[in-house]
Order: sequence, then C-alpha cells, then structure tokens
Amino acid sequence: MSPVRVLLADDEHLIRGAVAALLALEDDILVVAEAASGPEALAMARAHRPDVAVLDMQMPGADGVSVATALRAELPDCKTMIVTSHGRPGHLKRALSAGVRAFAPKTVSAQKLAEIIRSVHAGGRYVDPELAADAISAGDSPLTAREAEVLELAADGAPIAEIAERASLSQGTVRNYLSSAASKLGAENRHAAVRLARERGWV
Amino acid sequence: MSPVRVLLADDEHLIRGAVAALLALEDDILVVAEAASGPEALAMARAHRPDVAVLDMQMPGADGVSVATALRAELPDCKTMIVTSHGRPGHLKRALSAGVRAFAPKTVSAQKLAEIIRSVHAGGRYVDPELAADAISAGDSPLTAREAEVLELAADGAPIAEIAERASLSQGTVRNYLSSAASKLGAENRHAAVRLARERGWV
DNA sequence: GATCGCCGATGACAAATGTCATGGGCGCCC
DNA sequence: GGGCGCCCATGACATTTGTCATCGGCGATC
Repeated sequence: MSPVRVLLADDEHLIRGAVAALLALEDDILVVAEAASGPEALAMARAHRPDVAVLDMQMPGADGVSVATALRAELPDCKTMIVTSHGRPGHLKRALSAGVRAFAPKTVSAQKLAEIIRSVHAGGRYVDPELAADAISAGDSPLTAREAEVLELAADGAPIAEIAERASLSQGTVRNYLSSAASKLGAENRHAAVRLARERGWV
Repeated sequence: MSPVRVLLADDEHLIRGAVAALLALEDDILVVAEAASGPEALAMARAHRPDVAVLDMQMPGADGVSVATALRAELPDCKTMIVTSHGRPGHLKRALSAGVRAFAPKTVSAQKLAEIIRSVHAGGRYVDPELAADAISAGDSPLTAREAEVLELAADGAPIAEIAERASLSQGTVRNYLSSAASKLGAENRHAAVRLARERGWV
C-alpha cells in the first residue's frame, strides 16, 4: 500500500521540522512538502498534490481556514486538517464549514497526530473532544453579519469615526451596531465586547 | 565528555515530544525531563537538576520568565533559555533581566537550537538577531510604574469605574494616568494604548 | 534647601460614546 | 399581502471618557 502523502504547513520552523521528523518514523506516512506561510502552503499543494494537508491555524499571509477553503476549490481530492495552539470554539466551526476534516490542538502527541492523519486519509473525521465540548457550550454567534463586521473593525481600539469610514457607514449606524453587539454579548462597552467575541471565536 | 542534561518545558505536547526526539539525535545532548506547565517545570528541575532548562514563554501556571527567575534562585547552576512563538520586545528584556541566557523564536531550526543549547551550556549567550533589533528599536518603556499598572487593569476593556476600584484610586486619577499613558504611546484612546503597549511588550 | 519627577486627588470642560425612539427599504416566509 | 428581521440612517439625550489646570505630599538629586 502506498504511503499517505502529506503537506505540512506551519510558520514555526522548529515545530514543522520536528513534526516532519517524527512523522518520517511512520512508514505509511510521507511528508512530501513543507510550507511556512499561507500562500506558500497553497503553492506547495499545487506543486505536490498531497493526499492530506496539515495546516497551522495562525500563519503569515493567510490562516489555516483560508488555505483550506482555497484548497477545497482547487484540489478537491486533497483532504485538509487543522492543528492549532489556541483552540477557540469559533475557529473550529469556521474550519468545519470550510470543509476541514480534522481539528486538533498542538497538545496531542505525535502518535495521535499520525493516527488522525491516517483516519482523515481513509475518509474519516476527527475533532478534539475538549474543543468540541467548548464549541458546543459556546453555542452559535448571536451577532448578525454587520454586527460582527463592525466589531472586527473595532478590534484595534479605533475611534468610531475611523470605523465608520472604513465600513462606509454613518457614525450613528456604527454606534447602533456596536451597542447592539455589546448588549447581545453582555459586555459593558464595545472593547469588552470585542474581547468576549474573540474568546468565543466569533470574530 | 558527558552530555548536556536538558529540561524541556512546553505545554504543547506535539512540539515538546518532537523537539525531544530531534535533540535525542544529538549525541552530546540528553533530555532528562519534560514539563507541560510552569509549576511542573520547576518540580522537574528540582528533581533532575538539569544543566540547561529550555522554557516556553507561554505556559499554564507560570510563564517562562517566572520559572527562570525561580530557577535562578533555587538552582543557580542551571542555565535557562527561552523559546517562544511570538517574540515581543518587552519579553526579551524581562527575560534577560531575569538572568535568561538565550532567547530564540520557534522559527529556528532544530539544528540551530542544538547549537544554542551547547553554547549556553558552555557559558555563552544567544539572542535572536531579529528580536534583538526589534527590542532595540522599540526602546524602553516610557511608562511610569502606575501608568503601566493602570493600563494593565484596563486591558480587558473594563470601564474606568471598575479600574479605579480595582486599583484603589479615584476615577479622576485613573483617567489622568490613562490619558498620560495614551499620549506617551501616541494612541487615540486607552484601548489602542493597551494594544500598543502589549505589542511592544511593555505590559 | 531648591528643584524635579512621580504619586494621588479635584474640578471643569469638551469630546466621544452608549442608548433609545423612529423611520424607510429590502428580502424572506407564512 | 402582511409580518418579521436585518440593513442603514437620523436625532436627541445621558453617560463615559479624555484633557487640562492645579494642588499637596514625598523622595531623590544637585
């Protein structure tokens, strides 16, 4: 039986190299390409057409979910999975709706990772139990599309005027959206709201 | 010549295991203990008395710098080094003043990491060039002690009233400190100031 | 001993923000 | 067709926040 051809994408060279080395010990898994950024991951995937793409969540250029979305369109046969340091519930949802087949935190062992890769290659799915529990308890985002969008623009502490300009909305509208978002999240002001939404992965 | 005895502390099992495996290939380096949290790192260090402790910056319980500080007091012969994902300039400074001998991002290769470990063991020091440049260009924190303290309390978006209460200060005083901090940082408001201070590692 | 900077406070004022009511337009679904 | 929810806007209002001047106390430093 031919080995599973794997693409490894992670911006942390130490980790990428180390994981590659560990996976090399498994004789049914073959790391055919490595990448250190989102765009590079896409390029390597096009060039090497791996069976499974193991993507880090946070990478320069494009995050894991974006890459997964692009891969799904370009290389439907390539199965994607996400490995991440900080597993926020919303990320899991976004990933799953992007067609990602597995989602695991970096606290898993290499042994487990190898198992997951095999399982994904065989058509299976995997979600870390703890992250799944978090996602379920966190529930769905109560925010409407614009509320989330405006909240995101407010993320860096910008004043309303700037947010309004960047969103091409009137200042009053922006304040209404932020107010409604903060109230839905139970936050005292938009900044606390941003923090809460971030924690739950809704932005 | 006896091998360098190393303690590896990182909460991400995947990374810790993988790095341990790679270091095991170097015949002059011996990983004698692993830990997944700050307190555990301390306990393992006491038990195994390693030559070099390789610490992750962000760990549950206590961060790398705290552990390094404690180790310096308890086991002066044990040299410490920090490996981190996100190298903020302030972290580097804090680490160096805590007596840490080396500071590197996780983007280094395992080969390089092994070199650094050897160098540290031999009494040398190492600081990633890019991080060093960042630290120098970021300069020293212009904030006074109280300014930084109040800014930290403002970090989660709490209203002034709550900050004042938690800091046992009057609201007016809190506003003065925040105003002065924001002005020093060139921020439009305290929330943006918090973000900037975080980026520079000053909080 | 004078000066300087940090700490803490107060008061006043201006600007930014949060809140609410209200309106019209749009698409969806019963 | 009539409701319903979302989108976008406006205006008014209260509250919060930012800014500034000013004050006193304290420790360091020249």
